[in-house]
Amino acid sequence: MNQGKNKKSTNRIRFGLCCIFRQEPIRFRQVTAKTLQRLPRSEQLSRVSEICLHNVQSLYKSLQYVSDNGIGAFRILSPLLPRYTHPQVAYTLDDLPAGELINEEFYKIRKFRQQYDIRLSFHPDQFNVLSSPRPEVIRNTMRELEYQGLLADLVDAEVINLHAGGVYGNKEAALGRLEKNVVKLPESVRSRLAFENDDISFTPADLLPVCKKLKIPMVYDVHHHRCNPDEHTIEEATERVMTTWQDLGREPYFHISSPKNGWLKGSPKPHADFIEPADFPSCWKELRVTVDVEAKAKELAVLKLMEDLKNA
DNA sequence: GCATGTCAAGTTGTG
DNA sequence: CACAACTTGACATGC
Repeated sequence: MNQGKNKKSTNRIRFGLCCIFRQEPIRFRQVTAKTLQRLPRSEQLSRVSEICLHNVQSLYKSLQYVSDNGIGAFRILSPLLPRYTHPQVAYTLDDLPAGELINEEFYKIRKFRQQYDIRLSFHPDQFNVLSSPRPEVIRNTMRELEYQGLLADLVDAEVINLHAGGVYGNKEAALGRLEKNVVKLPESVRSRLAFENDDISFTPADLLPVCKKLKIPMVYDVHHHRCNPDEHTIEEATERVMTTWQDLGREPYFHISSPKNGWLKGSPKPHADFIEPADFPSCWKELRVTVDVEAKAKELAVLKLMEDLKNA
């Protein structure tokens, strides 16, 4: 690897891979609650145990892959420990036959992450909604986020990134409920929490005041900002979002993606296989930031974008 | 083997 | 009103 003089504009950017691989033979497994519920408890646990062990081994391989390929961040898919919080089949690592092996693998992951300085994040699924007026939604969200906080402790992840949720006809009221619920989160979650602008409801201009007030950094998704714009230009949003991280002594976090069908034909929201280099904001090129690449071709898209920007 | 329907969970906009 | 979209299809079933 050429680490020195020839790398020009993008050598300060840490690129991130999201969740899974397209070509590299690293896979994560799943199991549904319905399947598990048909089994007696002991078989449930041995089934889940096998899958969890497989998944943490795959996570370790993922970190090896990214560090071998000059990728500096990895987003971990939420169901790493499948159905961990499901009311009917929930379990703890101590319940699993391979619990000890799984814990050893987590230890290896933490060490590897620290040694190679890989930034790890989580992006909990869309049903985690801190702004909901429905108590049961908040309860489920709290339970799921607690699990994400545990996972983050186990792998030494830095960021748990959430959207602000629904509007319910009143943005201010929704953000008010969100603020109230943030305070109730356990420290493992609160200390890692970030809010990301989304493509239908909450823009950077909506979230920045809340983030400033709560001292929670903001993840800036420029694709969402283009789909759901506000009064800020990309340059302004970039600048203001950066301060939410820098005020906390942390590295800013951005997302990039390209529209599957281009900007003109149909909805621009679905993600393309690769990133169109023109979609990469030129004002990002000299920054020391993390940019997660949200593209269907996964690791191939990250490597291609890194190459395209180097040659730009 | 391979095609197809299913899977815990929320909210919004489109056709 | 059904369905897609969202950070991500994988798995179970039936032919």
